[in-house]
Amino acid sequence: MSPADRPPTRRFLDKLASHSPLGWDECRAILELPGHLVQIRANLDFGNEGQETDHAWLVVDGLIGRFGQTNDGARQTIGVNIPGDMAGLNAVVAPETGPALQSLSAVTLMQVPRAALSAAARRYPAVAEAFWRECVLDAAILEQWIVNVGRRSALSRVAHLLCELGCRYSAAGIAHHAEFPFPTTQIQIADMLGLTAVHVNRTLMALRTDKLVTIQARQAQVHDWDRLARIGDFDPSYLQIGETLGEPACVGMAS
Amino acid sequence: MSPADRPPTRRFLDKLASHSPLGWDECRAILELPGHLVQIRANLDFGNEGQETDHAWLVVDGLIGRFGQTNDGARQTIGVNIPGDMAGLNAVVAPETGPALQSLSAVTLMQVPRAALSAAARRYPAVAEAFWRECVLDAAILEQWIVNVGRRSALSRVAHLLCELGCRYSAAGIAHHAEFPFPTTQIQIADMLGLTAVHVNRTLMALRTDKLVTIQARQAQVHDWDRLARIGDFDPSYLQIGETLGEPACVGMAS
DNA sequence: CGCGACTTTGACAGATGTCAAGGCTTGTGG
DNA sequence: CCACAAGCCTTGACATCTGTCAAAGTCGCG
Repeated sequence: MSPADRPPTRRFLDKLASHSPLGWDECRAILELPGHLVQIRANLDFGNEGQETDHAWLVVDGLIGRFGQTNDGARQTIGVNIPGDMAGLNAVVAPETGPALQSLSAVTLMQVPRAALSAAARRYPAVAEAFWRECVLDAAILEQWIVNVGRRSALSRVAHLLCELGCRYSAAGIAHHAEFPFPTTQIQIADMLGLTAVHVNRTLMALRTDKLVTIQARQAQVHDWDRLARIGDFDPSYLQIGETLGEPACVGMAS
Repeated sequence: MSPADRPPTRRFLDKLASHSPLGWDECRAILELPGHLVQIRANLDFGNEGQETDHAWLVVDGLIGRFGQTNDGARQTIGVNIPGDMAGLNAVVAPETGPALQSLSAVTLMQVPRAALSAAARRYPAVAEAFWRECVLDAAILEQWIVNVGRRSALSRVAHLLCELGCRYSAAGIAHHAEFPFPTTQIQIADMLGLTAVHVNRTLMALRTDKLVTIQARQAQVHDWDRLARIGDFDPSYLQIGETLGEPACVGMAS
């Protein structure tokens, strides 16, 4: 299975197919979504906030964050996208809504024209529904993010974030949830959780001392998932993974 | 214009039509959405979280909140719905996603069967797109909510919340943004902002002392909007109101 | 008129932020 | 391959915001 056999859109298709019924033609339409690849180094802002956006960003490799800012410059990360996620899919129906984006690691992205996504949705109602559902599932993550930032202690917040990422990587088939990519700066973690980098450092250290999690070489290693989940007050049901939908039409589709 | 001339669905239609192009038939389909009215007294939980939901909740009168909870019982309100909002619209494509709801004042709601919304969306692609867009616009509010809870001081949070509600009431044609319904307990405000009731009390008092806002008789009176917006770091663009779309097909539609 | 819920207030506690400095990693260029 | 620089992590002392607990006042509803 060389890269040539797995177009960048493949992971995105798999994700859609995991929650939405798609026929052969619909799968094809998604697989053949056009767009050109871009590489961006770590810790760079892109995807100009506020402006009309004419494309969405499919994460091919690496990790990006969506964020908002207060007028005094404080940054709040609003969510995170792993490979297979299409950041800015919502802009298909609301172009003014294009998010502010930030590379958290070095990433490679595919810029998918809004027009192409829009055309696919218009042509195949099942694709439109899959996109809509994808947006709704993202919103469910946003909701839990609010709970996390609004009502949990620093320790709990960090634990919850790690659990969420572990589950999402595992659902995407990228890594096991006991050890997954975490190429993230403590400053960036602070921005995700509404904390300070200094305090994140202390919290991470407590987690390490307790033999719960080690972060090393851009990977998170979870040594005691159950306890971490308890500390993070983590209930994965909001991620809606593991809903069985039968064999999707796209399994084993070439190219 | 007696109540008989304005079905409960009217406000919802107006909202959709303000951001999505809808023809005569589509408007009709929305206006004639079925559902029965329920009245709920203030401060009651309903819309059982987690379970499969088979209907959405159209707010006809009053104010409701959607919330999440941590396992130690702390509540975090995730967003708020005013008349014309359809809480749980997202459940049309993700039934497992039904939100936990709470009446913030005495409310009257219309329970709209998921099947009816689904049927309308399936029949008219423009309706599906309008629903999708509505969900995306809600998500934009969620994102700002995260920024508010994650990165602003208590004073700023309260100010931002008031500005958001003022703008939303005004956009819905329900009230002027200088004086609008705010039938909300300080405990409930605390749950919205990730604060404590005691601290909300002190903050509200500071706002009153500064002659910025008075809350009285379940109404918020904003005495100095500009200064409030500055304190709340409020930029209304995320609400996407005032986008002109031309004269919608539904103006003056009877029934 | 009285009860219950909500608001207001004060004293105090605790979690998290701020500031500052030093050590470590990592990537880059010679 | 080494040396340097920049950014990142770690740590300590201290400040501050917000939370906690408790009690009294007020309002609205039955």
